[in-house]
Amino acid sequence: MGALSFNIERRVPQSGARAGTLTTPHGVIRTPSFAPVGTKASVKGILPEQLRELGAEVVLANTYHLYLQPGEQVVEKAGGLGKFMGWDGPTMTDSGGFQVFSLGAAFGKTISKFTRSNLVEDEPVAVPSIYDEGVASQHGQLAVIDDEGVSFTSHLDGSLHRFTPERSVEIQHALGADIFFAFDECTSPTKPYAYQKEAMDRTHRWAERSLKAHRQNIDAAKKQALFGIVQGGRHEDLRRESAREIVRLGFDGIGIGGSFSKEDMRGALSAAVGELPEELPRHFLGIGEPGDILEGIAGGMDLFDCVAATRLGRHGSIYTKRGVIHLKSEKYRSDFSPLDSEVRTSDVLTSSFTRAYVAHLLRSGEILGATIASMHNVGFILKLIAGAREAILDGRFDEYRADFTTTYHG
RNA sequence: GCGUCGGUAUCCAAGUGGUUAAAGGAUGGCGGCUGUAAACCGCCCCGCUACAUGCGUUCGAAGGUUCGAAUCCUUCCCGGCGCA
Repeated sequence: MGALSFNIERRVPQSGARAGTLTTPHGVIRTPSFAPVGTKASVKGILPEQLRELGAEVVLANTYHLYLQPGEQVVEKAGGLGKFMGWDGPTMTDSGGFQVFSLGAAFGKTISKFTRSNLVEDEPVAVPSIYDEGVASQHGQLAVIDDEGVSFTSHLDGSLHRFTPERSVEIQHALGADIFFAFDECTSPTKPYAYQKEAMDRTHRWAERSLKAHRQNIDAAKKQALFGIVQGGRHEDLRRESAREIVRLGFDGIGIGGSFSKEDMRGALSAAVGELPEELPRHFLGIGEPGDILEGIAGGMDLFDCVAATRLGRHGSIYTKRGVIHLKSEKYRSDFSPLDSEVRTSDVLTSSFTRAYVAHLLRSGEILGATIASMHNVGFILKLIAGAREAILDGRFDEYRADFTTTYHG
C-alpha cells in the first residue's frame, strides 16, 4: 500500500547516514530533507514560492490546528492542504499527538520538546488569562488522555473537543497531505519509567487503530502514506521495543517522536534506529537545530521538521556559521555586515540585507524583519541539509559534519 | 494681565499626608525558544554597593507647615486652555 517510493542512493557505512529520494504524488523529496513547519497551513512569514526558492521540498502542517481553524472540511474543499496554501510540492501533517503533550503534560510548564538536564518538573509558569476560567484550570492542562483518545480544550476558545486515533486519521485524510502521522502520545520526560511504558503501549495500540482506519479508506490509502511514531521516552529498551512494534505494524515510514533532554537524544535515537529496516523512510519529529539535524543524519534519519528556524527568526535570532546571534542585541545596531557573511543562504532573497537593517525592522515591529530573519534561518537549515546530502553522496559526510560543528557553537 | 488646569524616573502615565524609590505601559538591556498555546515568554531598568529586610538622592524650583510631604501652604519658573 501507500503512495510512496523510497530509494536510497548511498549509505555511509560507519555513521549510518544515507541519502536518497522519496517520491510522493506531489513530487520528489531528496533526503535527508528538512520540512519547514507550517502549522496552520502557513510557514509563518514566508511565501510558498520563497520556500521553494530557499530549497524547501516539503512542508509540514498540523492536524489539531487546522481542525480547529478553519476546520478540515474547508481544507478538503480547497482541494487539500497543498492546494489550500498554494504549495504545489509534497506535504505532511502531524497528527495532533504533539498537542497532547504541549497542551497536556507540558501545559503551563517550562518543559517542551527538550528539557534542561535535570528531569524535574519546573514550577508552573504563568499561562495566559484566557485559560483562567476555562475547563483547563480544573485540571491544570488543556488535554486529558484516556485509553481511547484525548479530550482537548481548544486553546482558542475553550470549547471541548475529542481526538481518537480514528478521528485523527479521518481529519488527516481530509487534509490530504502526502505523508501523515499516526496519533501518538508524546510524554513528558519528567514522568517515571512506568508511565513511559504505559504511554508507549497506548501509542502502539493507537498506531494499530490508525493503520486500520487508514486502510479502510481505499482512496486515501492510495494517495497518502501513513507513518507510525516510535515513542519510549529516553529509555533505550523502550525505544527498541517501540521501534520493533511500529515496524511490525507495517507503516509506510517511521517517525521518531518524544521529548527528551539533550543528553538522551542520541541514545534514544540509536536504540530506535537499530531496530528499523533500511527501506523505510525515517522522520525525526521536531528536530531541529543545526547540530541536532547533523546528529540525526549521522544516526540514519532521512526527514526532519522543526519550528525553530522560523520561530527564532521571528523572535530576532539568526543562524550563522559561528552559531546563533541575537540580532536585537545592541551590538548589531550599526553592524552593516550581511546576516551571515560566511554562509550564502540564498543569494537573491536575504543576502543583501544587513544585520543593522533587519535589527531595525525587528525592533520597530516591521513584519518584514520577521520574514527576512525567518527566511534566512530556513535557508540556512535547508542549505545545511542539502550540503549534508551532497557530502553523503560524495562519501565525505563525516568531514562535512566535523567541519560544521567545529565552527558552529550554539 | 486675569482666570483656570497642569508640571512624577528615558518617554507616556498612576499616585493627592504615612509599608513610596514611587502602580502600569512603552522604550532600552540581557536571556530563553527544537512534531508552534509562541510577531511570544522571563529577568533587569534612579545612583552606589557588601546586590541585602543596605546607603544615598528623587516626583519643575526655593522656602514653609507637620513626628512624617510627590501629596498641604507661599512665592517663583515653565506649559495648555479661556478671557481681556
